[in-house]
Amino acid sequence: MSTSYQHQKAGDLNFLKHLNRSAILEMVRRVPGLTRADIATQAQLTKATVGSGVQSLLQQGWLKEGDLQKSSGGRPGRALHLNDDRHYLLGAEVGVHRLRLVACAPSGRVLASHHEPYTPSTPEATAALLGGALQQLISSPEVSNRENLGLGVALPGPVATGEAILRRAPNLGWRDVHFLELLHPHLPELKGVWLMDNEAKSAAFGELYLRTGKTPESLLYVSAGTGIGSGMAEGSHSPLLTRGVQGLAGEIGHTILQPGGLYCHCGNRGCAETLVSGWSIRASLGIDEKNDLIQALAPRLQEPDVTRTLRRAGEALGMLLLNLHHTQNPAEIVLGGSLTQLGSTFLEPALTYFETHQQRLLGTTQRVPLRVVEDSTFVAARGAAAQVLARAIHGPSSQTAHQSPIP
Amino acid sequence: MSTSYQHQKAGDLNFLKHLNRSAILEMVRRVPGLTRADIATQAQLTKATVGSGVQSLLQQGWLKEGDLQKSSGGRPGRALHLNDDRHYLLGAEVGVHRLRLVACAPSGRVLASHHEPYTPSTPEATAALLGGALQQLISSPEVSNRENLGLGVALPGPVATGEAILRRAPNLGWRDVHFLELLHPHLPELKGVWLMDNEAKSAAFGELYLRTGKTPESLLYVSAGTGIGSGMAEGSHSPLLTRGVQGLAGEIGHTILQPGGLYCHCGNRGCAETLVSGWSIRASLGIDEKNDLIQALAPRLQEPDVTRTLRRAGEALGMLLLNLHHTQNPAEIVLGGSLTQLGSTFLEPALTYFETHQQRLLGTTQRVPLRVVEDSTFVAARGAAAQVLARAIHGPSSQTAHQSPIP
DNA sequence: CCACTAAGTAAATAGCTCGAACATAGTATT
DNA sequence: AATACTATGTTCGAGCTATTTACTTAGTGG
Repeated sequence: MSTSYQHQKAGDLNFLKHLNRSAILEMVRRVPGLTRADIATQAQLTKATVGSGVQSLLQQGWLKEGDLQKSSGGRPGRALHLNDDRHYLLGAEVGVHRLRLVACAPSGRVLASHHEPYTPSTPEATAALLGGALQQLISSPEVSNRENLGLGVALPGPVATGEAILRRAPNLGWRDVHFLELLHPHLPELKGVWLMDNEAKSAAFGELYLRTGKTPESLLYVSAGTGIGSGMAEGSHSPLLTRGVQGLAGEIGHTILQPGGLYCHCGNRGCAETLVSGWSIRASLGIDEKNDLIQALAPRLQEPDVTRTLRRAGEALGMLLLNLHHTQNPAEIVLGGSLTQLGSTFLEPALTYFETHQQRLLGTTQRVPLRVVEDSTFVAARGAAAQVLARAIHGPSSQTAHQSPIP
Repeated sequence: MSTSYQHQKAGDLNFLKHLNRSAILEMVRRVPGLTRADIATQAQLTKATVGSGVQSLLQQGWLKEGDLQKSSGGRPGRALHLNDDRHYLLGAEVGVHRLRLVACAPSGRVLASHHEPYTPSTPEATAALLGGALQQLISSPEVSNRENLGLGVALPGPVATGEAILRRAPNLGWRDVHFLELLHPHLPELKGVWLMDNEAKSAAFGELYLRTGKTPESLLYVSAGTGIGSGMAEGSHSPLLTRGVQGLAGEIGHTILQPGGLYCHCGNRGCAETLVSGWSIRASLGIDEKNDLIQALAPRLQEPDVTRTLRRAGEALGMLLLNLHHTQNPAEIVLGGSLTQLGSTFLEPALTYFETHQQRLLGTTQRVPLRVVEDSTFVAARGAAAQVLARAIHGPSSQTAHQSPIP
């Protein structure tokens, strides 16, 4: 369904203005302290155009002026910065075991956050719960005097491009859920951009978009938790996410790593998730759903069967990372999710496998940097907030995320 | 290297004009017979803007007017068509065993083609050979009275984004080759767009871009030949190709399918290419490099060891397709390359595996269509020509492919 | 104190799209 | 056959945006 007509973007004259305004805003956001002259040379615009663009962004409260830079022989330019005090963004993640909420400044700085245990229930009940928690977050003093730009929700399952529907979340037991529509009644006065996306994709977006300075041209986020998923964000201006028609892109948990291996809940055999995932580790070590996996394993990390299981899972993750490197070839890989807290018993085999097998194809050229997020609690929620920001800056024309058709 | 500055596209006023012109041209190319009114409604432009845009495209010889359409109650609109007689595009592929050349009309129709056996030699000698063959093709009567728009070359190895360098072609024995620079002296008078890209990516681009009517939102091309590679093209206007930083995206031949399996020439074990590729089939059946694989196997298709080898290879391909489905989730998959000529002994296991395992994740919703190209001889070369066309239409601003900085 | 250089601003100019009125080509109606 | 009707395509002036050019401003170095 959705758009059978192909959206051919042809430009209104106003569109050009917005394009230039948002380009200026992006540049300052990415490189704080740029001057008007810097922008003019980099964006190939004239000083006059940049001047008027900056002026309107200053008036709207998106930018603010800073100090004079030191002169390079002539009049020194005035530094421009993102105005980080005027707006805020809401991001939320419905995880399999926790609800996580953040309110962010445009820079990505977390103003207020909250997380609480969660046991999967119906979409309706979850919406009510999340709605209440968000209401509380909104009323906190850190954000109450700011203007809200919208809300992004990250969910543990595929969300197809152009639709605000969670197709399937096996670990929640959900199917074809219009989550934003369920959530809206609980936050009736919240205006702005409303969007939802897959958890790993939101995280990937945020990790790339909220970085300042030199940014990699693409970034792959691998989320290793109860299930295992990934998201790839590409491009500097407003990164594009690869979603796939059904939103299945990045469902690496169900790629086959071991032909003829164990049966997966998806029905196939030897899926990556049967080797590396929260549920497969629980299954092979006999840890109940009710107990927290990390806490349950923490005192047992020296036991031989635990070590062996974690090492095997780690190696499988390393293989998975290598395969991703050869199919997506991101400029940077970020590894997050609750399993990263298992520590080196699990991570070391993964990293070692990846490092040693990675560069055999191209020789000893540059390596793909791999970063492990130490605390990934709010990464996805913050990423969803970042998607809201990108939407707010670039307007609904950008195909960055999926807005809900809220009436 | 290349661009350390992030190319922030901010719009010149002229840019807007070109944007609208090329959007109009794309729409007519995709849906032949559109009227000005159709364009106006679909592109959200006014009749006046479309009118002037069409007029200038008519004058430049890109479009031509057709018949009046039947009236729907009022004045009938005049059909517009791509002018297929004025321009032509050159595409070439350096394969491991053949050189393939085409000259295409803007519609993708092949005007003239040529292929000849090739034995890998130095880049310089290959450039000379290809240059000569192209010269001959250009002088053929079908194209000699048309205007050339440029040349695209498809190569069997990774080409990184933004660089016109073939990083590595294991099956040719090449490394870090600036092929366009080598080719240029042999075609000094050939102006227009010069670009090069990976063979599977060119093919993917062409298969998506040259289609008319309703087009899938993304397309994955899997090229199974001496090696095995893939390319993913996305988007309707001018499709984007996923390349990855080092151009390794789609190097699925070196994803690990069988941990601890056979050693691959890349140094790792159990790569997909050890299970399904021209060279692995040759190795396991003892067929010499000098003989054509397809011809050598044709009379032996009933032999048990051949059947078993091909069935195993087919199943591995099916697994690979499934993994691609779960990492890239394209709207359509096209399977090409010389191995498709091995027929059902090889293809059936692949298709069956893919069909039966595909839809376990989302239930019985829509299936991803998989098409096998019967004759894929010129698919990559034609795809490279398509990349040239896209470049010519959208201008160098589009990040569609990699132009060489020819002086 | 004065040239010099580069950043930012102001006013005039050029160019594109838009809106509204108008001409055009068929069809349905009388 | 003449006329009303409807939707397509065109023309022309208005509005808006980016550019050009000239000018002001803020530091540096002699």
